[in-house]
Amino acid sequence: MAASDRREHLLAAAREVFAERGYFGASVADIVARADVARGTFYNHFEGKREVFAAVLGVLMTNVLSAVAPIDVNADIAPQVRANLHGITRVLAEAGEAVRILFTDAGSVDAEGEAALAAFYAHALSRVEVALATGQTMGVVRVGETRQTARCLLGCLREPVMQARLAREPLDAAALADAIFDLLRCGVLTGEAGAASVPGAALPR
Amino acid sequence: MAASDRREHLLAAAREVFAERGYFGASVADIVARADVARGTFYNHFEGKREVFAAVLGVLMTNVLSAVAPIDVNADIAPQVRANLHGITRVLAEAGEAVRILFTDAGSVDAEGEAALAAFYAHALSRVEVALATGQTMGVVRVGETRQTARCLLGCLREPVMQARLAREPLDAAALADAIFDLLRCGVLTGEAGAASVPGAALPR
Amino acid sequence: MAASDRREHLLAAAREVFAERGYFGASVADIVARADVARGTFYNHFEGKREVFAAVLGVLMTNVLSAVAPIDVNADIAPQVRANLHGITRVLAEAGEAVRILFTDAGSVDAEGEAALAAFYAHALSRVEVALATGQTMGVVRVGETRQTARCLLGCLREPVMQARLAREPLDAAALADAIFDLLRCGVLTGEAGAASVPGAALPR
Amino acid sequence: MAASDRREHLLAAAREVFAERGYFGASVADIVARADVARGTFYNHFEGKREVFAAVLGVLMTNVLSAVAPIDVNADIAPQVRANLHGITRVLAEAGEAVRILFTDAGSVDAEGEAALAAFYAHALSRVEVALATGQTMGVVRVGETRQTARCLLGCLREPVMQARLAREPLDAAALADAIFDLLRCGVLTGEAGAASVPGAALPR
DNA sequence: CATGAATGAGCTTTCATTCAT
DNA sequence: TATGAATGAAAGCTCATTCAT
Repeated sequence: MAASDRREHLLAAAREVFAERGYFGASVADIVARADVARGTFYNHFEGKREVFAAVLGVLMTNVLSAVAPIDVNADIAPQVRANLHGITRVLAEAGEAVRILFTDAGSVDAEGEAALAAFYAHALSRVEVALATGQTMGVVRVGETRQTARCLLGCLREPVMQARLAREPLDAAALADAIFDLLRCGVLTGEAGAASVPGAALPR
Repeated sequence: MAASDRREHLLAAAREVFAERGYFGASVADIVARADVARGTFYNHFEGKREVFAAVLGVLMTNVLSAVAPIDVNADIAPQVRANLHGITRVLAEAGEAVRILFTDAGSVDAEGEAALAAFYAHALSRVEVALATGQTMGVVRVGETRQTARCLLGCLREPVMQARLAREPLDAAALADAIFDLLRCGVLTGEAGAASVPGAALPR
Repeated sequence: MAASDRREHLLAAAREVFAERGYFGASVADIVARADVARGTFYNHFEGKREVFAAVLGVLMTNVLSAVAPIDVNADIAPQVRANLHGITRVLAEAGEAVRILFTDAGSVDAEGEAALAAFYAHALSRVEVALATGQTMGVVRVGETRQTARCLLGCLREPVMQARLAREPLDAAALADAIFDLLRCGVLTGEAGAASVPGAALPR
Repeated sequence: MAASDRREHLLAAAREVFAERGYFGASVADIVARADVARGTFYNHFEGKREVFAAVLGVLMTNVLSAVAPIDVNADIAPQVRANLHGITRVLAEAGEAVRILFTDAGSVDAEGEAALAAFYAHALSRVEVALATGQTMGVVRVGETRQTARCLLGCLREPVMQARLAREPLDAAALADAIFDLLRCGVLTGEAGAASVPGAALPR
C-alpha cells in the first residue's frame, strides 16, 4: 500500500476511534486494531497519538470552513446566508459521530490543543463578526453588539448538533439550517421581515 | 474536621483542579495535594475520581437549574425571560473556569457521563420547549418548530461563555444576557417587538 | 517498611542488576523483580531508571573518594601514599562486580552522564595533580609533566580492576596496591629509591 | 557500487555513528541515514547492528595491535619500547572519537561482547607480560610481579586517551607516549636508568 | 477516620529486523 | 541487489485504587 494511502487509512481509523471513545478513551492500540496494522506502522506515519488527533481535527476544521462560501454583496444576502447555513449543517451531519472530536474533545486534550481550538474559533468568529458589521453598514443587519451575537450564532450551530448526538437521534441538517435561518431572519436581519424597533430600547429594564 | 466539612473541602479542591486541568488532566494526587489531605482520606469520602467528578458536576448543574425561575403566565413574559437569562449568565460567570467542567469535560469522561449529561440537557431543554410551546399558545412566541430552537437557545448560552473562556477574557454576564435577549426578542418573541410575518414563508427557498 | 529503608533496598537491587547487566541491559522490570516490589513502588522512590542509576553511581563515587586520606606533609610521604592505594583498591574490591557501573557504564549512558563522569574525574585528577606538584616542590616527586602522569596513575587503578573482572578472577586488592606502589616508588618518587637521572634526558630520542 | 565498497561505506558510517552516540545510542536508522542507503541494504551486508559493531571493533583492534612491532632482543630495548608507545598512541589519536568504541562501548554491549573484549585484552596483555618476563631474564626489566604491572601499563595507555576525550581536549600522542615512557624507564626498566633497589623491599609494611 | 506506601494494569513509544517489490 | 513500509516484542512510565497502620 502506498504511503499516503496508508496514512489516509490510519487517519480514517483514528477518526472512527476518536469519535467513538474520545481522545483519552482511545488508545493507539484501538486505532491500529481498527486499521488492522501493527503498532509500529502507526508510528511510521504519525509522530504519535497527539499528532494523529491533530491531523483528524485539521481535516474536520478544513471541511467546516470550506463549507462556507463568501458572501457576494451585490446579490441578495439572505439566500446566501441560508445556503451557507445549509452547507455547514450538511458537513456536520456528514461528519456524524466525528463532530464530537471537533466540538467536545478538541478543547480538552491539553493547553496546546486549547490554543489551537481558540485560534480556529477566533478565525471563524471574526469572519462572522465582519459579516455582521458589513451587514450593518449595508442595512441588512440590525445595529447592535456583534461579538456576543457572533458567538451566539456559533452556538446555534454547535449546540443542536451536539444535542442530536447526545440524544442519539439523526441530525436533520436541513431542518436545523432552517431553524437557525429563521432565528437569524427575524432576529438579525432587518427590512420587511425584521424588527421595527431598535433592540434593547423597547423594553424597560 | 467534621466529615461533611471534609467532604466539602475535598469537593472544592476537586472543583478547582478539574477546572484548571480538566478531568483527564487532573489526578487524584493533584486533588489531595490541593486539599492538603492524604490520599486515603480522599477515598474515605468519595468512591473515586469518577464519583468526585460527578459530585462536582452535580453542584454545577444544580446551580444552573436553580438560577431559572418559573414563568408567571399572568405577568409580562418578556421581563421574566430577561431576568432568567441574567440569572443563568450570572451563575455561569460566577463559576469562572469551572464552566469547563460542565460544558467541556462532562461530555468526554465516559459513556455513563455522557448519559448523565444527556439527561441533564434533556431536562433543561424540555423546560425550554415547554416554555416555547406555552408561549406559542399565549401568542408571545412566534409559531414554528421548537426543538431545534430550544437547542439553539441553549447554544446561545453555552457558546459565548466557552468562547470567553477560550479567549481568556472575563465574561460580562449582563452584556451576554442582553445580547441573547435581543436575539430572542427580535427573533422568537412576536408582538410589537417581533417579526410581522411568519418565518420561513417570506423568502423563496 | 520505612521509606528510606525501601529506597536503600531498591538501591541495592538496582546496583546488583546494573552490575550484572549494565545500564542498557538492565530494565526497571529486572530491578523491581530483584527487589521483589511492584513496578509502581520503584517510581515512588526514584524518578526513573536514569535517576536510580545516578544514585547508585553517586554512592560508588563517594565510596572511592572517601577512601583517600589527605597527605600529611610533615610525616613520611611514601607510607601515606601506599595506605591510600590500599584503601582505594580495597574499596574497589569490595564493590565487586559493581565497579563496572563506575568504570564502564557511567560513561556510556548519555551526554549528561558523560559530563557527570568528566566532573568526577576532573575532581579526582586535580587532587592527584596537586599532590604531584606539591611532591615536586618537596623534592619527593621527580620533576616533569603532571597531567598525563596523573591520568596514567588513574589508569593504573582502573585498568587492573576492570581486567580482573573481565578475566573473572578475584581482585587481590593488596597485591594491586603494592604493584602500583612499586611503579610509583621507582617511577615518580625520587630519593634513594627513585631514579638518579632526569627522565627523558638520558636516552637519545 | 561494488559490494565490498558498499560494505566499507557502511562500516565507515557505522564507525562514525557509534563514535558519536555509543552502541546503544546509535540506531540502525542513524547508520543508514549517515551512509545514505536504505535500511534493507544494511541487512544485505551485515547480519545486524550487533555484527556491524563487531566489525567496526575488529578494525580498531587490528589497528591497535598492528601498531606494535616485535622487540628485537639483539638491539637496544628502550628505543624500541619507546617507538611502540609512540605507534600506539598515534593510532589511538588517529582514531579520534572512535576510541570510545574500543574503550567504552565494547565492554557494555552484552556478555558475548565482553568475552570478545576479554579475549582481545588477554592477547594484548599476554604479549606485554611475555615482554616483561623476557626483559627480566635479560636484566632490562626489574624483577617482580608482571601481571598487575602489565595491566597497569595498559591502563597508562587507555586512561589518558579516554580522559582527553572526556575533557574534550585534543590528544597529544607524542607527549603521552613520552610520559608513559618516563614512567616505564624510571619504574620498570632496571639498569642505569632504573631503580637501584628491589621494589617492595625498601619500605616497612 | 486519617495516613501514605504499595500495587499493577495499562499506556505510549522505540527500533532491530523482515520481506515483497 | 536496493528499497523502505511493515512488523511486534519490549521498554519506561503513570496513576487510580487499596489497605495495614
